[in-house]
Amino acid sequence: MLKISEIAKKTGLSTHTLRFYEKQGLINASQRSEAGYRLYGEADVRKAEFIRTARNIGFSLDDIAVLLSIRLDKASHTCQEVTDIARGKLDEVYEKITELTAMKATLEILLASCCGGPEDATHCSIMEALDASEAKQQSSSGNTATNEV
Amino acid sequence: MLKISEIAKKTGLSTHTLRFYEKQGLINASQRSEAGYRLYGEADVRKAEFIRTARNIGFSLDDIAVLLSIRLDKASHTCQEVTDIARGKLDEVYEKITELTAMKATLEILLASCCGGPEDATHCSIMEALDASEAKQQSSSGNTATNEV
DNA sequence: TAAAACATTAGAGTTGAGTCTAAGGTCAAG
DNA sequence: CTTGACCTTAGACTCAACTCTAATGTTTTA
Ligand SMILES: [Zn+2]
Ligand SMILES: [Zn+2]
Ligand SMILES: [Zn+2]
Ligand SMILES: [Zn+2]
Repeated sequence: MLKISEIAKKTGLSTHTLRFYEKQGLINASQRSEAGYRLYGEADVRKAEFIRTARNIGFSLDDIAVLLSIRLDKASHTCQEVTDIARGKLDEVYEKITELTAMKATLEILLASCCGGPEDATHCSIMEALDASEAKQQSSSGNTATNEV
Repeated sequence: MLKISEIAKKTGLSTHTLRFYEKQGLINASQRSEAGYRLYGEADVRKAEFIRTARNIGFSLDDIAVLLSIRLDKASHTCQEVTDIARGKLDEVYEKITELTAMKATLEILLASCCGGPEDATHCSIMEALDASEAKQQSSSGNTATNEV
């Protein structure tokens, strides 16, 4: 049986994180020593690794809790339940990428329009664009054709 | 002069948010009524719109504070200061997109490998992949050589 | 045997950008 | 004159996933 710092080293989760995950109901040490120390077995290690893998992919702790309950009794859960979680996450990811791509486009346009030099900013087209009050939201293509200098 | 709910409606920022921004040092009402009510003028409206525009693009409140200080005295600031902020933000955005793209790829592969049907999950390749303990991280390149149903 | 290293717990703090509450003051209308 | 809509403040709460602290107990090692 491993003490908490040993399973921590083995799994790459910190002792703090392991105790936090326990509080969240994700993982428990299967035994305690006389003194109350957490003691982890092989199955605990595999479970911790499952959690870390899922976390690294990007699943929330809530998602992971559900995945763990499926893992506990695969026979009474379906592939659909599993894909529902993955698809939900993927939809979130798509949405965030869309938002970020819009931000990227706007920032690139702004940067392309500004000389970026050591001259004073009285003529700066980025400042002008921000002052333009044209609420440029996330989707759709923007113009911002103010050429500077 | 506009009361706070009036400028709120005009700018699309809530009264709570306006007061919060004031606490953060971004914007002040240029006057107060006898009773202590905030009173905003035209310049305040333009400033609030500047803030909203910058926020919608994705700048942090800290970035916006700097942009506002530049805006206050453009002559003693340079285009470079402005582009530094925009480029910093753009770098952040690139990084997040990279992370999310990795997550997207992983999730798509997982989803492609799973039948997603009403059958029980004892054979589920997503569950298998999560149990595989192959630590698939977000930064750096991933392999994602998954086994199939 | 004593110091170092590790363990326990409850609980507070972090980050960012708000959101909301309580307890009260002010103002226009009926 | 009272109702309701508005305004004020300080401060607490929200979300997510940790991260850290304090105070104390245990185990290992020199
Ligand atoms: Zn310039
Ligand atoms: Zn410029
Ligand atoms: Zn299946
Ligand atoms: Zn499956």
